[in-house]
Amino acid sequence: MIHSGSTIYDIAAEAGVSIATVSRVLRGGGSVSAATKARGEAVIARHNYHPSAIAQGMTSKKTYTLGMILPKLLNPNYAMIFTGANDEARRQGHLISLFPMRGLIGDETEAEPPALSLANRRLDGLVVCVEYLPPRQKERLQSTLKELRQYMPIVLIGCVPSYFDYPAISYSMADMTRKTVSYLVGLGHERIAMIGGTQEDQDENRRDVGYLEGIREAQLPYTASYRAFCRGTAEEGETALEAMFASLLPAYWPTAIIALNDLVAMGCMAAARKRGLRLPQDLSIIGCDNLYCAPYLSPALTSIDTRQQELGAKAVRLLLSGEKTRETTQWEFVFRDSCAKYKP
Amino acid sequence: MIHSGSTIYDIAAEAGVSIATVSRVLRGGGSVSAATKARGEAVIARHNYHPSAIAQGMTSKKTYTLGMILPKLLNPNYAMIFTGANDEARRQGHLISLFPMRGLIGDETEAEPPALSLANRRLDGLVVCVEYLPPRQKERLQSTLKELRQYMPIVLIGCVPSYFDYPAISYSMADMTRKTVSYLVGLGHERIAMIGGTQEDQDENRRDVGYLEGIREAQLPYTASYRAFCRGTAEEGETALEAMFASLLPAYWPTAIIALNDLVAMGCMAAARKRGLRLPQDLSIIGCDNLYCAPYLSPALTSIDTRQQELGAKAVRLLLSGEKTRETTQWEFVFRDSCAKYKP
DNA sequence: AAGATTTAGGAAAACGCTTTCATTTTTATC
DNA sequence: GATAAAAATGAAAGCGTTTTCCTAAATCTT
Repeated sequence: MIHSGSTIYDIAAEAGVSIATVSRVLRGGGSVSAATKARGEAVIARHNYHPSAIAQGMTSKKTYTLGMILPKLLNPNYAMIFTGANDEARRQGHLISLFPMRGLIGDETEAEPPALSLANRRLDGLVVCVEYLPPRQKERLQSTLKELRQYMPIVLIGCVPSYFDYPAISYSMADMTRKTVSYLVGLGHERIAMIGGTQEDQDENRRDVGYLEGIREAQLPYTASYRAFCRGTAEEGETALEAMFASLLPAYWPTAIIALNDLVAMGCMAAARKRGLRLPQDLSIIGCDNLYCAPYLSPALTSIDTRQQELGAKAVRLLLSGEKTRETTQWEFVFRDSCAKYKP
Repeated sequence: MIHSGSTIYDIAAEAGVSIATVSRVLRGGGSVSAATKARGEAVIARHNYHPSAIAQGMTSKKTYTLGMILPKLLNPNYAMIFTGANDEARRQGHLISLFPMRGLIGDETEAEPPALSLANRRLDGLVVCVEYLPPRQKERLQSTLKELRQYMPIVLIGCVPSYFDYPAISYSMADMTRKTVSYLVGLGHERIAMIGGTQEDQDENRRDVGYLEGIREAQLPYTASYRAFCRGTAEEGETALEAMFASLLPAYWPTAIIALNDLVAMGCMAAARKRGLRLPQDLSIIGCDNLYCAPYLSPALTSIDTRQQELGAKAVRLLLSGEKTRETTQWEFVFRDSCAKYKP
């Protein structure tokens, strides 16, 4: 076996041709006689030669590498997005590199965002998920993106606020939540609580906007105690619902919970059980994201399939197509056992 | 704002120095007068100039990019490994790119492994997780790795068979399973089933090796019906246990299950419930990996914490250190409610 | 103040490819 | 068989850095 450091010069020398010809053999362009081509290919195979993508990048100005920035991979939901994006990227001959949001805009506690190590990577594009960010972090993200967009095209995904002026694949969170309220109202619920994301955002496409619309449409009295906020982990969901229980007389406890996501819904289940509530008779819970574990909880969790894998794939397609459109994705309810008719 | 395509020549021209000096300012090497340095830095800042990592790679022969190959990201377990690896890599100034195993060695159904798109990337290293592979796939992986190792250092992680001759961070699956059997025996169980990974592997560090040792130590009769194999999803776990129930008279049903991982354990829970078994009174189940959802299942799942995040970080450290050692990681039981004393 | 050091900074090569342009060889045309 | 057109190939420039080598300027010796 010949050592791996072969360059195009080694191949050219051994095949008795110029490097230009080797390059032509490699990429199939130009015109090469059948004999030369065969000889070149033989030498390439013998050396097990792979042209350096980074040298190729020097001339082509392409790296065939995309970046993806997600809040946190530990929510399996994001793993789905990444999987979808990764498959599509590879189908189109690209690598995709994952970065945590934290690495890009730093922690909430940090005074300064971290040094940007992305601008120098000359990525062919960047997919950024803008969810779960408190306002201050969103501002940081905005200025960071503004800088990065000079270097590479950017596509945003998730529940994208309208004031982000980028091509995007978004879902209509407000609409989704409004319809969720209707669904629960249809089951007879009148005390419907929501545990949503950060509240101070100015955009219209928020969970709580849809929630309020739904409550108003159903002509239910609006109670601020039925809205809680958290950042999307099971622990936080548990804490949030515990706090809600603690702050209300049992007669006023909600009979249905709309959870930010399935993790939060899991936390809510735990909190409800601690209070001795029967699920779903005493409390209906609906999650969001339809995690793989949702059907295995007891009761099996009713959720919303936001088609995250498809979302990831779409984002990559949009990015590589170069179009500047903003698209809204579909979603659908996945009915299981955690939501029941309310019987007073 | 000056456009983003600035090169070192633009900076040099505007600062009235040579590109060599700009380079020195950038990397802090050589000697540059304070005045020149200040001037250079000002121009760099004004242009918002970031040297191209790929051009740097041309000379330095380093890409500061690592690759990581995992079976499937959808098991949150692997998301943990990636997170740990990613954090450590960034701490050491590297990017890390994730690839699915499928992209490397193809599907079981494919006749040929896919074209290798990694060799030409000149990564600084590669972390490969070798779990959940049927024998034929393992062979493929071996030859693929043999080729790749000419280009970059490789570290293996997971339950690494001893016939893989690479630096590795491994856990001792056999030992773990043997102790799991002991634990269940200690609870009074005598019919202990195991749902493990692929069976035809020759290595000694396998779940079923440990399982058999444990059974033998406890002087329990060995029954082949108590061993099932699957590839690690909840659905497969459910199917496997259903099949086991179907093949045995109820009096011989196992009273305890050792599941390959928490997903499989979830599937087993579902299968048990379908048969009307009470958990954990009628059937104890222990998982592995301690997924975030384990405490939220009912009963809360007893599992094994294999410290995956740490595993990922360790792998990166080993890779970047250049050492060739093979290390074994720690693990520990996480006792919850899914395993109970057996009362006949 | 003259020589010896040290410091500062420029010129140019090198990294491994792609691509354009020019030249040579082959093939087609009459 | 001479000429035109097409095909095959090589030379060289260029991509954006780093780094070595060298010269010029500044500083230190005595």
